[in-house]
Amino acid sequence: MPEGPELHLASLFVNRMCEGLVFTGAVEKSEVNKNPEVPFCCDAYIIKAQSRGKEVILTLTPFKNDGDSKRKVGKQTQHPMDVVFRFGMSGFFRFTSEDDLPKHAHLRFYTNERPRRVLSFEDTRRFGSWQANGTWQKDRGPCVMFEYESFRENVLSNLSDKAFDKPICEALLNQKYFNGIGNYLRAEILFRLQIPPFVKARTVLEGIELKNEDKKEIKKTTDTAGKKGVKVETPDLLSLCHTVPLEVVKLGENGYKPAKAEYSVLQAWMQCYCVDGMNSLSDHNGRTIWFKGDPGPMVPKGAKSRKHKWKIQKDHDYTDSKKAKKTHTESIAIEKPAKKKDNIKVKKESATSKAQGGSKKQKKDTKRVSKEPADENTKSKKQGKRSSKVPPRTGTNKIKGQHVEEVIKTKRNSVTCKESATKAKPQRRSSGTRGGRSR
DNA sequence: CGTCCACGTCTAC
DNA sequence: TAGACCTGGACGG
Repeated sequence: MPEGPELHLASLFVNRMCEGLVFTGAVEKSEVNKNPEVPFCCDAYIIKAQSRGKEVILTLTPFKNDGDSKRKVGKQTQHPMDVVFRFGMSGFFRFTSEDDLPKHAHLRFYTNERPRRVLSFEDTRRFGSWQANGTWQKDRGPCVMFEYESFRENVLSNLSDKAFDKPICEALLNQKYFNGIGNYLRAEILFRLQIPPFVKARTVLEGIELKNEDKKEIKKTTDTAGKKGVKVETPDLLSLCHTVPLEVVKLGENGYKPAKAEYSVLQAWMQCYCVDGMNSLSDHNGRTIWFKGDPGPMVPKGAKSRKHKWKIQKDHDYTDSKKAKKTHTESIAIEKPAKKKDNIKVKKESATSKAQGGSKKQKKDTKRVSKEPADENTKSKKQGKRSSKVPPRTGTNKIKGQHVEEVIKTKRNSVTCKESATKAKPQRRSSGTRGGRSR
């Protein structure tokens, strides 16, 4: 899910779902997650989101509750707090009822409603991260979608950077220059221009620079003449780094409003990535690049073709509890019926390079030495949280049946600001250590 | 069952 | 330039 467009759609989603809602209490983190606590606690606050490239910032703003609540200022966070998110491979936001809290909801924001609802950051693989009081990550370039001019400038004025010594398909994943581009977008973008993925990046981009000047010339001279015929100029690589992601944003905007199956919509949109009939190779970082035709000169030795059907994790109907269920999947799944079947990858591979067996890359990622799933199993049964109201949750978890465990695990203590709404207890600075938690 | 694969960073030898 | 970090779906035996 998460490349630039998805991050932006996530911010739209948050803004739409949270509009007019008031949140309250502390921000809760699941115990298994190793990201830092978010030390924010407030009787009433609102949430706004924005995105830039492959990051999202949630701004938590205390809400004027005038009248009462004036006194419990002491430790309350009175200033807005920004929390930056990076989504890793599987992060996204979801808004549900408290009872439907999804497994892997690792950071949670609660509304002040009767049956509470929850905005959660869900992240199955936990490669995602967040940082309280964070800012856009230094070293990430301008957003390819919403800071187009500076994005262009940043690339074209730094072509001497060794980052551009690499094949174009690898340079495109460098977030210092292409903030928002990910593995499927690089494939789709290169495919549109039929640029071989393993051509040196600088070579491709220098061409653009020149071409750009040409364009200006052309425009200048022909503008007065026939504005019509001239427009046909093919877009360059950098402009596609802008427009292609925006196409996906558009898909999503239409897609999930009516809780559509944004799942197959994206698949149907793909022209190259994971598409049957396309070629694929692993790049120097072990990532699969999909392309058509000539791979170009800088192919890694022993690169292997891959095949895989992109099976997105369910369809995030995002919105709310159950609603879109599945029903829709069928209707749309039909569109591109058996689109991906068997792939006939790079023929040359099979015969020759296979034999040379130098595949050092073989695998990545998989190191697993049957390390116990250190996840949920921290059987810290004790619990110790007699705090009166422990909403009936786990029991009602009917997700699928098998995974009921990993789910909920809160970590209440973190920010000492619990029952604020109820009693305004001047908090107990118990045992010195971390009691204070001001801010 | 086990292996391979996945929309991304990070750090460490 | 390898791993490490994770869970889980697809597919093979």
